[in-house]
Amino acid sequence: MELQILDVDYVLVDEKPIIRIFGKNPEGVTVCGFYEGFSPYFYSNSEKVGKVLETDSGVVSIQKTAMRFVDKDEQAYKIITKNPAKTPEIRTKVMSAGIGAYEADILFRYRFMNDFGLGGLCWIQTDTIPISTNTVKVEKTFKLSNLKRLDKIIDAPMKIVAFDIECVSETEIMPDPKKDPVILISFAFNTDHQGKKELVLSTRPANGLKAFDSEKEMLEGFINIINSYDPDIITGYNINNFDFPYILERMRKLGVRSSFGRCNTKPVMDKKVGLNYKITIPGRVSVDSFAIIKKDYSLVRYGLDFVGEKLLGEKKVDVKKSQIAKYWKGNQKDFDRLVYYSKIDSVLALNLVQKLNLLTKYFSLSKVAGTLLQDTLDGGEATRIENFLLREFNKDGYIFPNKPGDAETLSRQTKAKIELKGGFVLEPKKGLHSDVVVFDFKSMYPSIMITFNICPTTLIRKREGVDKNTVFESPSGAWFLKSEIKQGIVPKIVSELMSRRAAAKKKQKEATDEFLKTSLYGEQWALKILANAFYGYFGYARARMFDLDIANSITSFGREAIHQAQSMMEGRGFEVVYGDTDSLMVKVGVDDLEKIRGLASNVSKEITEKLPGVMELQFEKVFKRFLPLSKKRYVAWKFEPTNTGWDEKLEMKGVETVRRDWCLLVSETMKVVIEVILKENDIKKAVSYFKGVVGDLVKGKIDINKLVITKTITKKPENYDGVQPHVELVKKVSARGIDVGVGDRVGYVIIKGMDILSRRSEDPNYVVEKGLELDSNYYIENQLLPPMERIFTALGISKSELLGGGRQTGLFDIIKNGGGKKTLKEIGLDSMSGFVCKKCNQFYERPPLIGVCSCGGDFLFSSKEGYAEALVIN
DNA sequence: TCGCGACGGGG
DNA sequence: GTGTACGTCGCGA
Repeated sequence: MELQILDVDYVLVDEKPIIRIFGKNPEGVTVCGFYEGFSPYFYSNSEKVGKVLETDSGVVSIQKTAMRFVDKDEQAYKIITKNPAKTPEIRTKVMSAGIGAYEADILFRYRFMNDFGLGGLCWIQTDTIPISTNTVKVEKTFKLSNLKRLDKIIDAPMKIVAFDIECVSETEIMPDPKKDPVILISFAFNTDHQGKKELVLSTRPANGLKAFDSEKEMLEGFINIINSYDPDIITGYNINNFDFPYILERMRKLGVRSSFGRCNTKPVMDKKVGLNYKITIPGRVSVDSFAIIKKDYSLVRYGLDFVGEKLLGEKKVDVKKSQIAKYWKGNQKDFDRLVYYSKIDSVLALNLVQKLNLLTKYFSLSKVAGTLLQDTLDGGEATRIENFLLREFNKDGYIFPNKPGDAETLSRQTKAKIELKGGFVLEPKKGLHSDVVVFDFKSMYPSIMITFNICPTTLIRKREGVDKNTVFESPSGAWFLKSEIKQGIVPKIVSELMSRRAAAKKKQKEATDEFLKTSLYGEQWALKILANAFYGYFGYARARMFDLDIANSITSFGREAIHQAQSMMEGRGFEVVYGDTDSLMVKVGVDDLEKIRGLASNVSKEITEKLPGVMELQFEKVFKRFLPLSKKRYVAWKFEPTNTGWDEKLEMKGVETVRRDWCLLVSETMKVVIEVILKENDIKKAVSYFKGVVGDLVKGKIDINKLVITKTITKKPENYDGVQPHVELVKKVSARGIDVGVGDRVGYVIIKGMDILSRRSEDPNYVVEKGLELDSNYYIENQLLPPMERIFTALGISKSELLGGGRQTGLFDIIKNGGGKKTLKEIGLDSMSGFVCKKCNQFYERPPLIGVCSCGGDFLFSSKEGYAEALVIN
């Protein structure tokens, strides 16, 4: 039989662990296979381990093995134990005897998968003997033997359900599962369930929903529906940190067993880890679409209403969170609205997963790294790297160290902060540049690891007796054995990942089947992500293989390479205007895109030839216009070469154009200004556009909707410590009879007045109604200017010049020596002349309209004839 | 500039 | 369950 692995765990039968594999067959039928006879084990470095564990009844056997340690050439002792859950006790015993324990914290299911060459979502072929059991809610159950990994790419069909709960609290704050009941549960199915795509449960009857007499019965109903639909994946929006913990707490309170996993003996569990909950559903996978979207999309806000509209174009009905209690207790129409609202939430959560293919990435990552889908979703990059590395190190006869404890992690963190040096960043050359060619090192850090054979197994820890000719010395001073002496495992893995990626990319190009194409795209993407993550892994304090010598060697080789490339560029007479870690921005003195393409490809080839190993410099793109703001921050008009021509786009690095605490006017103005500068190459126009906006603001000609700043009320107004505009507004409007509850979003504008800023927030509608005047100065100084100033400063335009009024220059009058009023021309000023601040010597071609320097100083008038007192009047 | 505490999402 | 798992922003020093 063939099956794709969805989840793996184990159960104890007669004190022996039996591995369970929950999976799908090619038709999408759920299967559960049992594997007996696999025992937990770990390693030790000392023969004393035999003595220490002599009388331990949990130990099956201790044998000397051929397995070696990464940092010392000694053979390891393998301790086979009976019970995975009791192995930590044995580990502690070993460690407190002062000897080492290795791989003593590998989860049993991962120990099994690694030893059998299996992983999350991989396909396997296995011999089966049907068995009957009432321990799992799976129709087809087998004993497994002869497990073999298959090279299948297409996934089995998966069943997905999204759910959403509603509950109300007595008070105005967030409901508390300790006392507040669940009132409504909605579902959305990806395949019909009993002829329906959606379903709503409630303890209040209504048309089109399933009503229950009590909350307890409704929760049992929830469990029944999940079990009868039998989804592989349960999703929802923020379910990991709200719906699941809430509903599980209610079940505990009401004495309902949370058995909606595929196992009858193991309930669904939630465990608080730090601030977040981790949900375990035996045999199924919990997918929180909110968590994925937060990770994979860069948005201003992540509320379901905003996300649904932005990413799906699907609007959510507007039900104020604080009004839910009213709808719940209200008339039938009110209640219907609540039911509809809840249903849409489930549908949206499901649509996000399906229409945005949120899972594709994580499926690929699971398959490449071997982590189970649930762990790929919940865990970080290090989890995946580590699982992948464990297998590869074991294959080559190496043993992995344990994870560091808290104390060790902390000391590593502080050490890394001080000692770990990153990539080299060139000081950008000021100004607006045209026709800049961007070169970069292809997979720089992976290439370095391969080229210089960088690996924990090749790092020389004792130099005595090592011939320097047999090693690569990194610029940071570490030694690594050359690959002809000993091939490192990490470089081998990384190079395999890279060639597998090349192969997947090639297959993807040739593939005609859409499913296959998508899968292959995901595969090559995951391979790239994994290969690129190795560097970070060695500098990550919680990593089993944390090693600053390795991390620093990688970055130091990187800095050396970028310097080499820079001087080779300069040696060709090109000007390097900027560079960061693995990229160089270069002016080659050519402005035709096609000519650049030819020239840049040649240059990168020539330079690559002179680079060591597999290091490769490639021509990446052209910046028709490039404006660096500072290190790591720039805006550019990018042209990317394609097979047929060029892809044109604006590129912004480290520059925010949207921020949640900015009003719409800021992002709009920024977009226009940046576009005028980059595409039209017209700085004057950009300045006058900006001045125009400022002028309109002063004159009150800007649409008030563009000036609204929105924030969420997170607690009751009286519970806030400081003074915040949106909270002050809530206090104001509630006095006018408008109530705003916790969780509601509040939009406000800042009006003119004497009070402190935070108390000058006002309801936009009220402002319009009463004809109040907005504080244009606030919008200029606190909203528009901070981001805009950064851009204009990069162009050599100062704040005072920017604020030089909305009028054209040349209209001002000047009174010389307090004498008669004269215009510029009458005084005989030519273009070489200007104004100098008496205090700070700042030079101005044209004085700002405020009449004094930005430092507050008065002006001297400078011309060929000399200096004169200048009084600037507007 | 750095370091620490407060949100975020959900009802 | 052989489990340790944020990330960003704003504020005050």
